[in-house]
Amino acid sequence: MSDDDRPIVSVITEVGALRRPLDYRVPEGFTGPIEVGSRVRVPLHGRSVQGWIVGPGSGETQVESILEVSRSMGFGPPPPVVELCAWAAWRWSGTMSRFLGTASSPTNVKALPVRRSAAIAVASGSGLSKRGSSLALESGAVVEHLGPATDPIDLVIGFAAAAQARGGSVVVLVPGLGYAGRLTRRLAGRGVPAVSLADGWDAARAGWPIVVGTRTAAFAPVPHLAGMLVLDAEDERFRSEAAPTWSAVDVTIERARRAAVPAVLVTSCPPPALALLDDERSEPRADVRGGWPAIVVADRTDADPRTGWLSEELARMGSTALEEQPDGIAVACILNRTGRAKLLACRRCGELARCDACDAAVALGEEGLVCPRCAAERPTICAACGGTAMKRLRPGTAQLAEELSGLLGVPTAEVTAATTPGELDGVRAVVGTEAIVHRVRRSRLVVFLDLDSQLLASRPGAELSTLALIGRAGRMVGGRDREDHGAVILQTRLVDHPVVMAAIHGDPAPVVSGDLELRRSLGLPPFRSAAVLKGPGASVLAEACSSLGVQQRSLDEGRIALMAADSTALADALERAGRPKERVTVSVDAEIA
DNA sequence: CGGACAAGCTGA
DNA sequence: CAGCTTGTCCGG
Repeated sequence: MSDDDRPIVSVITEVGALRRPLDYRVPEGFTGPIEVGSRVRVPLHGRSVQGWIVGPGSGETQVESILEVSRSMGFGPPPPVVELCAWAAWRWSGTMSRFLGTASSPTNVKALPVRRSAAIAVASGSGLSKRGSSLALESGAVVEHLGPATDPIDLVIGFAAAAQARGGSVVVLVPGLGYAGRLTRRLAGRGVPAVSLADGWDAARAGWPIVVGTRTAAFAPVPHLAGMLVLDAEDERFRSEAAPTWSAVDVTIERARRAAVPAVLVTSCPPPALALLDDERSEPRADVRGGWPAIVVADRTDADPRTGWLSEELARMGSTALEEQPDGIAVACILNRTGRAKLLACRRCGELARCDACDAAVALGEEGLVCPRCAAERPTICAACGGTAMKRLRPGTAQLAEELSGLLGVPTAEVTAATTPGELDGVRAVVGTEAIVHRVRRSRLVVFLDLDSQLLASRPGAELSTLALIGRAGRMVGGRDREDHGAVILQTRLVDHPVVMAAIHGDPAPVVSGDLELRRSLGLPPFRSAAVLKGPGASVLAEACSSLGVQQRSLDEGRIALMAADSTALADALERAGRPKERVTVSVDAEIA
């Protein structure tokens, strides 16, 4: 066989700035998969870089200048997922290589395991399981309402069994890695052949019947898709915070549409894009209401500010909660502190870190402590004891933990994102930010100490996300339909606020439609589509998009907002405009506040 | 992205 | 003008 007869493939490299694919020849004696999606190592500019085969060679390259693929890097995403990556790169103005990386195994997969047989026995014929199987009948995306504290496992099993009976794999998305692991184990315990994408990429690629994962599972490498299910679809973790700011919910909807299979988006509190998709505007179902927590409103209208954050209701119900739950965290208090400066204190002696020059509280910079007032820098060393480790304090919460400990007479701790489980041993009550709902699994009483600061945040969607958070707190205490449920206290001056009423009624619909109407009247997403440009090349790109019919508006810090009629118009304009020479970060669908 | 190469800068 | 820094180009 002559050189010219050997196949030429088109390869997208991991080199992000190089957006176009390059042609390479597959050498004689090459071993490993050479399908669309297969991972290879190729020479580029004297280097060896990773890449993905995306199709046959373009034929544009001179045969004599073509280079050879150096070796196989194993299996990559299957062809339909490669196409999905191309769509996502267009939709969020990112690079194909970023999405192919997201869709690939972190390790080199040289061989695939034997696919497990599929039959799923549905032991229980519960209502949720029947509902799940009926949702698997029609293709296309639907929003399924479920109370936040309702256990979705029967819904998952019912859906998976019915969808999977038609052949192919079912993909289940959950917001967090811990949740994915627990759900996979629970399904396995019920005899359902489920694998977690985090440690079973190869099994998923081989076509395992049920694949459970976090947002990357939207690109799960199953070769044949039978259906997709997203749990807690309102959760913000389904969106990538770094550009490209893709949404796993949107990818799921598109993927299911392409495969003509059902996509079920399960939520207790539909975000605007899903509310728009949702045609079900009927009365709330009783079983959905029952999955919301029991609410107690602590009216703070006449509260003496000097008594602090601890209401009578908290004192009374806190004591009861401690009796009812004899171990673990029985009382969890949430105090939102966003937007306030963080304080640093020495981890050894507790001395507050201050500026040498002006005495202001300093922040942690890249190379040590930086004064926000006078910009003076010094190394991270405690002025009092010479200690080199600092801990973050949230003003008020440390003190609040002490007050709460005094009130309830039990060990109390502050919970932050950095709190390790070991630090909570023996602790009976906690104070912290909303991170608590992700850190604490069960408790009897959850208290929103200052609901109003969250409700009155000017950010669009603040009310809706507060209501969703109350729902998540309900998961900790149990829904009101359970005999052993606990309660959620809302400390507020706004006792008639729609969010408070929605929580009391276990019906988010008025808040959801209110948010949607506000967005409609202001021309905000999802009625229009927006992107935020940042970096030195922002204005050049914005001008290029302007001439393609996209509106632009200046924001603070040199950022520019782009607005278009819909996401297609925005993505098309960004694609046609190309990228300027100078660096620019494009965040599609970002909130422009 | 990162290597190659060119243009610009510095000091003797 | 060698030796080094900084900038721009381009990949099969």
